[in-house]
Parts: sequence; C-alpha cells; structure tokens
Amino acid sequence: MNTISKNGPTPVTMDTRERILEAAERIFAECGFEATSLRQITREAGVNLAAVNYHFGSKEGLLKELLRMRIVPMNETRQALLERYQFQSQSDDRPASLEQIFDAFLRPYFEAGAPGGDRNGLFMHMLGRVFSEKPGFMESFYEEHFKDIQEIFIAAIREAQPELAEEEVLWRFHFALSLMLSSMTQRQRLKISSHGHCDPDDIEGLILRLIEFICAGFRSPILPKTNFEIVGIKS
Amino acid sequence: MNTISKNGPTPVTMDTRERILEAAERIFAECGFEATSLRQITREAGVNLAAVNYHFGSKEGLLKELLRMRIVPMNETRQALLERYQFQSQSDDRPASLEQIFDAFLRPYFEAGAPGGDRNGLFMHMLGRVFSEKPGFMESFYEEHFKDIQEIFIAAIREAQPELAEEEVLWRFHFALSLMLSSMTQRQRLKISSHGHCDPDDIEGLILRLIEFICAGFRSPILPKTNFEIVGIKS
DNA sequence: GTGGGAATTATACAACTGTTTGAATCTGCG
DNA sequence: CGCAGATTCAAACAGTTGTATAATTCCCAC
Repeated sequence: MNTISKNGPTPVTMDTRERILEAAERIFAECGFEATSLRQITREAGVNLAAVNYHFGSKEGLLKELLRMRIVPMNETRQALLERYQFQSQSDDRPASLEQIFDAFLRPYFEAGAPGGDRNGLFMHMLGRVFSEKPGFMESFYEEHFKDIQEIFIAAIREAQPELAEEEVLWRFHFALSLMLSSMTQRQRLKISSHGHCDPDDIEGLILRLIEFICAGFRSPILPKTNFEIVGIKS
Repeated sequence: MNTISKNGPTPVTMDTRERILEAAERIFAECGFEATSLRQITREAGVNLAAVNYHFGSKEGLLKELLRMRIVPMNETRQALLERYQFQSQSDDRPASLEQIFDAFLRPYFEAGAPGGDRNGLFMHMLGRVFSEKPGFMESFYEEHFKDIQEIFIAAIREAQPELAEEEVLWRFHFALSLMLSSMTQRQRLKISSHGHCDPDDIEGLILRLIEFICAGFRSPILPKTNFEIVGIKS
C-alpha cells in the first residue's frame, strides 16, 4: 500500500490498483493498447509488474475494467440529462429538441475523464483509440455498454424527427457517433491543420460546434438519389 | 520471382515486392499496424521474412510506401474532380457547390482501394487505423501529402460559403475529415448497431449520405454562444 | 503476539518482435 | 559459359512481450 500526498486538502492513500488504473489510462490514451507494455505501465505507476495480472487477471482485463469504470457512470449521466431535458420540454407538450438530445449524449462523454478537470480528454482519447484498434473487442462492449443507451437516444431522436425514415435515423446516428469518437482522437490534428486558428482544448466550444454540426446533418432533407448536379463522374 | 495465375484473362506475374504490399495492406487494415507482425505478412504473401527489410528497409518503410502508393494518385483524382466541377459551375458564374466540393473530396478516398472493386474499403480502413494508431506519424504525413490538397479544398469552401468565419470553416472541415476517416474504420459497427437496417457495404449510399450530412453541417447558422435552451446543466 | 489470508516482490518462462547476416540462388548480359 | 549484381533464403540476433510461479512481506482479526 503506497501513500502519496496530493495537493488537495486531504491526503489520499492510493493503492496499487488505483495507481495502475491511473497510469494505464494515461498511457493507453497516448500510445494505444497494443503499443503499450505492462512494464511501461507498472514503471510509471511505481508498482510491481506482476501486480497487473494479480489485480486484473491480464492486460485485456485491465483495459476492460478501465472502460467499465468510466462508461457506466457516463451512461448514467447521459440518461439522467436526457430525462431532464425531456421533462422540461414535456410541459410545453413537445419532445426534447435534437440539440438537447445530443447535448445529453455528447457532454458526459467529453467530460467523463475530467470531473476535476485535470484528466481532460484522457479517457475518451483512449476509448476512441481502443475502438479503432481492437476490432473484435468493440462488439462485446457494444452489447454490454452501448446497446441500451443507444436505443434510448435513438427513440428520442425518432420523437424529435418523426418524419425521418428509420434507415436514415440509423445512418445519421452512426455518423454522429463516429464523429464524436474521432473528434477526440483527432484533436491534435486540428491544432496542426488550422495553423493556430482553432483551439482544440476549448472543450465547450468543441461540444457546441459538434452539436450544431450534427443537428444540422440530422435536419437535412431526406436523401434523393442525387440531389445535386454531377454529370459524367466516371472518367 | 513468383508467378501466380489470377482468374482474370491475362495471367499476371506478381513479384515479391507487390505480394508484400498486397498482403500488408490487407492485414494492416484488419489488425492495425502495431498488432501486425512481419512474419504474418510474409507468411500470407508467401515470401521470405527478410524480403520486407530488403525491399522496404523496415516495417515503417513498408507502411510509408503503402500509403504513398495510394495517396498520391488519390489526391490527383481529388484535385482533377474539383477542377472539373469548378469549370462546370464557372459557366454560370458561380463557385462550385458544397456538394460538388465534398463529392470531389470524398469519392476518390472511398474508391481509392477499389479500382477493380475487389479491394473495396481496404486502403481507407488501413489509413483510418494508422492515423488513429501512430500519433507522431500523422504530422509528417500531413505536411507531405495533405497540406496542399487541404488548402485547395478549404479555398473552394470559402468561395462557396463566403459568409462563414475562417475559424468555423476550419472547425467544420476538421469535422468533415474526421467523419470521413472514421466512417470507414467504423463501418462494421453500423452493421451491428443497425440490426440489419443499414447496408455498410453500399459505398455509393455511404458517400451520398456523408456528403448530405457534411454539407448540412456546413450550412448551419454561425454558432451563437448557446442556441438552444439548456438551463442548469451543472449538477 | 500469532496465525493466515491478502498483497507484493524478484525471477523466470516461453513466445514473439523487427532486424541483420552471410551464404545460396537466380537473372541477364557479355 | 562465366561472372556480377540482384534477389531470396534459412538461421540467428538481441530485445521485448504477457504471463506464471514461488517466496516474501504486509496487515488485521483473534
């Protein structure tokens, strides 16, 4: 049992388990899952190598625990926020707006790793990386942690956009989700490509812009076969 | 020199170099860069292990060559397509539409790996993975292969949307690019989450829906501080 | 204090990694 | 043919990987 003193008011004892989780989240986010070694994690956590397998069974067990730890409360916040918006709108006898729905969906995600503010962006960066890195891994996690919450939000979208065909709802939700996941892992690209015009660390600005972008996409008219003039694309 | 017979009309001799590239593209796309071993590649390619280092210098050299090989012609196609759209619109004395711009930008990307049709989605899947997997890697490639083409397309967007502030153009282009990259790597997720309602293999449908979604996002009104009613988010 | 389960430790394991080497083989030109 | 350069090959390199195992230390109820 290691005792470290944080600069907070109360000194906190941080046991091996927590120190591993802390270091793992940081390094997974930075280097990805495959490229991160257990020795790297245990070294930075200041614990013994075997501690990972003792506490989490395996490297993958560590990852799963890390995800579970963050995703469960995040989804609870999402649902609570959505229900509040729905309750607010209910007095006017209308469904929650698309903006409210996606605020409830996006905001807890971007703030999941940052309750105190200092771990900002760490978790979702990791999540985005893991999803793009471990193909078979996502399926099991979808079933366990995303299926229900997705159903809830898609139902809310249907209410807000009743004229939109089911297939289009699913396509566009897929776009929204992809955009949400990648806009974190790709944040540093914005810094490079905008030549300093945009501030990727402005999380609130990112959230609002994402909501705006996604809602506009959802309100786009139903797709005709070709809704703009392209003549002779092929060769 | 290995000679294999393809089921096409003309038997094709495929030398070691090409066989490595073919296998590497396939396995990188499936497993990612870090998780793929050279032995896996050379085994499936039917060549000797040392051949990779002989022909490409290193594993990373193989990846770079693979990317260069696909990206250069892809960007040429993008530019040619954009110029054609601009020429078409020019007769009406107006700039190319957002739809045309993003068709020129997206279509060559989604069709890059599939000139004959059978390698569909392989390359961009790999590209998306590599970008999310190798952080420092992207910067150098941005400078070499994306900076110029991005400038060209952003200039076209400015003409199509002159009233949009520069910062917002960059944010939204970032969103569009992120969405393009991730909508390939995340394709199988759509298959799962839509429960068969959507067909992720319908590339043409994907392109058109993406264009529609992105253009709507770009036409969204300029971001006010909060353009929808959220009261008491905190706590 | 003492026993006993929990936790930590150092060490070792087998497997796998990218890369290198030097010899063997092939290819094409004189 | 004969030789030179390009290519392929089996083998080994040193290093790292995740995991397993015993021995040790710690801590708390009794």
